[in-house]
Amino acid sequence: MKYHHGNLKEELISSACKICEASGHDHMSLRSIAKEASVSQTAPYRHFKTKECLLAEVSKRGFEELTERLRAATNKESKATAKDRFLEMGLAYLEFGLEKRKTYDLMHSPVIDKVEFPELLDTATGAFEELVQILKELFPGISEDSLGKKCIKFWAMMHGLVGLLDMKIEPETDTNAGSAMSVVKDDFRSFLEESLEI
Amino acid sequence: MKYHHGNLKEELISSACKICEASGHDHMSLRSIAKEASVSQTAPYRHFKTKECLLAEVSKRGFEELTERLRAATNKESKATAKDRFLEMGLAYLEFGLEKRKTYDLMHSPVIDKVEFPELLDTATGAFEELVQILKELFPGISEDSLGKKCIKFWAMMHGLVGLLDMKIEPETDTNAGSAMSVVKDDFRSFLEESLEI
DNA sequence: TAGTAATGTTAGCAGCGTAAACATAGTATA
DNA sequence: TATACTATGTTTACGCTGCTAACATTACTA
Repeated sequence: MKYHHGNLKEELISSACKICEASGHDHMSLRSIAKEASVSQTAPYRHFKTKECLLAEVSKRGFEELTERLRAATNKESKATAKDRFLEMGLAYLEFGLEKRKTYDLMHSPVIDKVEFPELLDTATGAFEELVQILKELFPGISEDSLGKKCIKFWAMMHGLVGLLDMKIEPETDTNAGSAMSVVKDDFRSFLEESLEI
Repeated sequence: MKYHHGNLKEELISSACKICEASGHDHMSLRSIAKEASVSQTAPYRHFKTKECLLAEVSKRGFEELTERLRAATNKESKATAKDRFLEMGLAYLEFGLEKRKTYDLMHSPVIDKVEFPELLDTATGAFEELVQILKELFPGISEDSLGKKCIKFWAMMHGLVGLLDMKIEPETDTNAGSAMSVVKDDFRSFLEESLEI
């Protein structure tokens, strides 16, 4: 084995991503990440000033993947209508959040202060941009003010839904019919469609 | 100083709440909580099986306060219309989330598995119940199905908003007018009103 | 080829959650 | 009232953590 690894930084990040999605970010230790990359406990410090810096990178990768998925869902090449592509985007967001739940948690965790990581902030904002674009298409000529509000409304909806769907909190209705939450989960498309009154 | 404290359990919880809101739940150590209560490092173990159990209690207190605030906002004694009381509830939720941001984070953090704490789950669900009630008032005769969906929609909105308002992520619109997020924050009432199309 | 920067290792610190063993106080029972 | 038991505190110690300092090896550059 070579003394110098050659590509340790990248390998540490991908090891971290792996461990994050497997165990959740609060069970990630720098030591376990180093071990995963078959390197000494302190080797990461040659590439990341603190653990938080490495986590920020993992978070950034998460936002990159999310952005990519949203972009793919709203792809203009598609023959689908703007409305359909918008719904696809909502679905893609939800799927990402539920599929990569633990990474999603890290991405929105307060342990990483985005102000300290401008690149991360940019990437996160970039994901938002996909929403902005499709909304502009859906509502041509919309004012900037309304656009901003609509963005926030939809983003909050999606973000909130991911959180709620995975939590056990849900409304208790009188009937004992299947939980409202599972209804939403199973037929998210129609839920989104009617909720957002497009 | 007495050897036996007398009311240590309660004092540990309130110390924990204090430290949580001051430093955030990932900077809370059992040792610092014990110190705050002027007691040895391991004393908490006479009252809480693990650190997580103590955090669960802090979380529960948070949901209790939230429920109380929501209840106060939608108080039927008030002369206000159902719609107004509903808006007040939204505002109260948002205020709680932003005011007690770090406690709010703990309440929604995956570090506490609500399944392991049935009482916590009940309390959290109880907060939801306030929303259910006001929605029933607002939409008399609404079907259970629609009610459930509406609940989720509004709850997700609020939950998502709290998360977004405190994050730095927000949509980038073309103009450089004040950020959409701050508009929402400053005039949340009208935002909620028009967004939810009541 | 020599000097320096980059990147790895080893050793060690203080802080963490937690368990075990022990000490003291409060309570129930004889 | 004396005694046993239980509840609740302390002390000590273990292994894990993030991180620093000192040192070793390799790669680059003049």
